[in-house]
Amino acid sequence: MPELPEVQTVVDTLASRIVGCTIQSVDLARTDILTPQDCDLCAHLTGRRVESVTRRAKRIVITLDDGNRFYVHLGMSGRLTVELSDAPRPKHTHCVIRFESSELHFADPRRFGGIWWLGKDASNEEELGPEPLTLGARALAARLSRTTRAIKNVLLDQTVIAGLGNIYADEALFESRIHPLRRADRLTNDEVTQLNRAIKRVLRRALKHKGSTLRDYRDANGESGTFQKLHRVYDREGQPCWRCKGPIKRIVLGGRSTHFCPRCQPHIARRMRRAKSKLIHQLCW
DNA sequence: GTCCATGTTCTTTA
DNA sequence: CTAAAGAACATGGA
Repeated sequence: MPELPEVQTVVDTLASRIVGCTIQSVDLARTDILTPQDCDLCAHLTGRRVESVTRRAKRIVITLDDGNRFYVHLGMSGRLTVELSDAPRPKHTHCVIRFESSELHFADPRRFGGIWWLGKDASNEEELGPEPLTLGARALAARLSRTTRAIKNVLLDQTVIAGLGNIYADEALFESRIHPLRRADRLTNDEVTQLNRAIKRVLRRALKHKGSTLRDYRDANGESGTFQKLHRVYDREGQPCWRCKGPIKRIVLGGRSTHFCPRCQPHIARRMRRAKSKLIHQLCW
């Protein structure tokens, strides 16, 4: 569920409430959400103070006062919320970190998320691509030029650009008027520049509205985001396009729903190929 | 019962 | 090697 804007909103709301707090105890209700499995999280955390809460891609990175770090990934349905001491623990609350006068709850029904212990290891992110908000158009162009895959699939590839998910990939392509099936290496320099701007614009707008809540997403205070009301294409199949009023189309790409406006995001090469084969068909028959 | 879902990773197939 | 497609993970809502 959570993409960059949602994760950043959790980080912001979390940091203001737990930085400086000392961990009293840790309850790990199920160990299968922890990587590596054999790590003694309780021993590592108890007595430590939270130094900082930051974001890298879709990961929430927590640094302790002894320099050790771990990160939480929310997967599809994860929540990281700050609750009062001894608050009830709803179903699927897998880990509770207790502070002096509050506690941090990690809940995740689908369990695609989890907690990863990093220790003092500086790496563990060499497989992640650059951050979209600070990525330059030239750097993006260089990365896109190395693959023939459809641009929508490439935007979801965290090793190419890290932090976008299904919602914001669709929204950024609409914003830059690029068809999701266009080959990444065939975008013009101008199109990549537009796409790069669109990505930043969409992410900033979503951040301003504290992310999109489709179902499970909440920030650390339990508040929903509101950006879902401003989606231009995502989950709007058949509804009128914001720009041209034509119907939004939905296709499946890489097993994921992809939403776009066929009129505002034309696929020129594809259209020409179609016209050509139609012409050949007419001439031959 | 069916299908679908904001993510990631692995396997199979071409 | 590249890539697409499918399945897997687990749960709940429509």
